[in-house]
Amino acid sequence: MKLTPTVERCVLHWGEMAGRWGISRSVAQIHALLFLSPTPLTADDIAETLNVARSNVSVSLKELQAWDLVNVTHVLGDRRDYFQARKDIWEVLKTIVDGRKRREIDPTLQMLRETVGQAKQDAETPQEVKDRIANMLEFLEEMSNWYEQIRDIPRPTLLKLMRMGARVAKVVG
Amino acid sequence: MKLTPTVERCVLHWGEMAGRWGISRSVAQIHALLFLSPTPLTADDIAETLNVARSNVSVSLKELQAWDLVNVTHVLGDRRDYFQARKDIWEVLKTIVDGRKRREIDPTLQMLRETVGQAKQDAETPQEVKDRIANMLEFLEEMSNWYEQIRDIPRPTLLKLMRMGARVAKVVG
DNA sequence: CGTAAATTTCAGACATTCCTGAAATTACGA
DNA sequence: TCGTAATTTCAGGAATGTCTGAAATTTACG
Repeated sequence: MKLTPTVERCVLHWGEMAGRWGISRSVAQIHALLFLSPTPLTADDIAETLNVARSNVSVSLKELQAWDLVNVTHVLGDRRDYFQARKDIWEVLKTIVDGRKRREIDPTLQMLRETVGQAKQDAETPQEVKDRIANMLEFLEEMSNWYEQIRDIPRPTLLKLMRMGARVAKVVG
Repeated sequence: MKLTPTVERCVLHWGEMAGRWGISRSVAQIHALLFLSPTPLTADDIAETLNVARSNVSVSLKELQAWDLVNVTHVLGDRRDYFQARKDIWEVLKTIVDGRKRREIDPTLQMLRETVGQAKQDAETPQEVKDRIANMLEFLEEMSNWYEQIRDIPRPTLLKLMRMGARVAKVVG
């Protein structure tokens, strides 16, 4: 399967950004390909189109499925799995941010809570330092709670809010 | 220099999270140490405390300075550089998010703009695919603009907005 | 200047992550 | 149940990223 220049460009760019996004090149390219593809693709289609090992495609697809960014469909009379990516970009964003929060923020929140608890029995550490840790915990909790709330606001409302931009500030004076 | 258990725990945790945050362990540990330290530290202090090579500290500090998370101060009658981290957690967050946006989002925005422009001369690519790309560009522009606006709202206002949580939604019906 | 402390550079050791290809496993139809 | 297509597992090679220690450079002061 040959890609059109436009699609090829996107796939290659996704691949280049993969490092910065903290995922592997293959996963990024496969996701780009599936996201843009008008129809579901088999693993072989993907391996051939992107010139990567078939086994690599298998592992990468598992990862994308674990992220809930890709799911499997089937075609009548064909045993092979067909893969398609979620096309709704809001859902994709939410999925990615949820994942990052879970892996990058939540463990630190957890650790800070424990640390603040234990710090009370720690006479060695200056109060100033304890305060800074407690302050950081409070801040992260606040951000975390905020995200949990706004992530469930219905999409049209969220869009309106976003388009208001800085003017929402007037609401609270 | 010996760390108190509380501080040691934070430093080690920062180091462990480094991978997930897309930075090196050394950079993360040094930042944690400086962020919690009540006083500025010399590069030698840091190397000794964390048991890492002096040269590693030098490179890591350069990186933290490039991120604008750490700056240099001096002590009268001492030639050595003393390093301190920004202590204001809002500023730290803004700095980090700005950096991530610049490195992870802006290049893609740029690429999508170019691609959408070029796609007009591309008869091969189905309209549906072009639309999806244009749609993605629009979405990212919207998010990007939104961030640029709210990042400059004064902190107390932002805090109030955050504490309103989902109730802001009522404002726009 | 000269020199000694402080800092930086950098080659290569080490560690980690990613990818491949062969082999094993699973799923399906005859 | 057998044979074949489809998929997955996994050992090891390739590529990348990180850290060290020695050497080079810069800086401050006599």
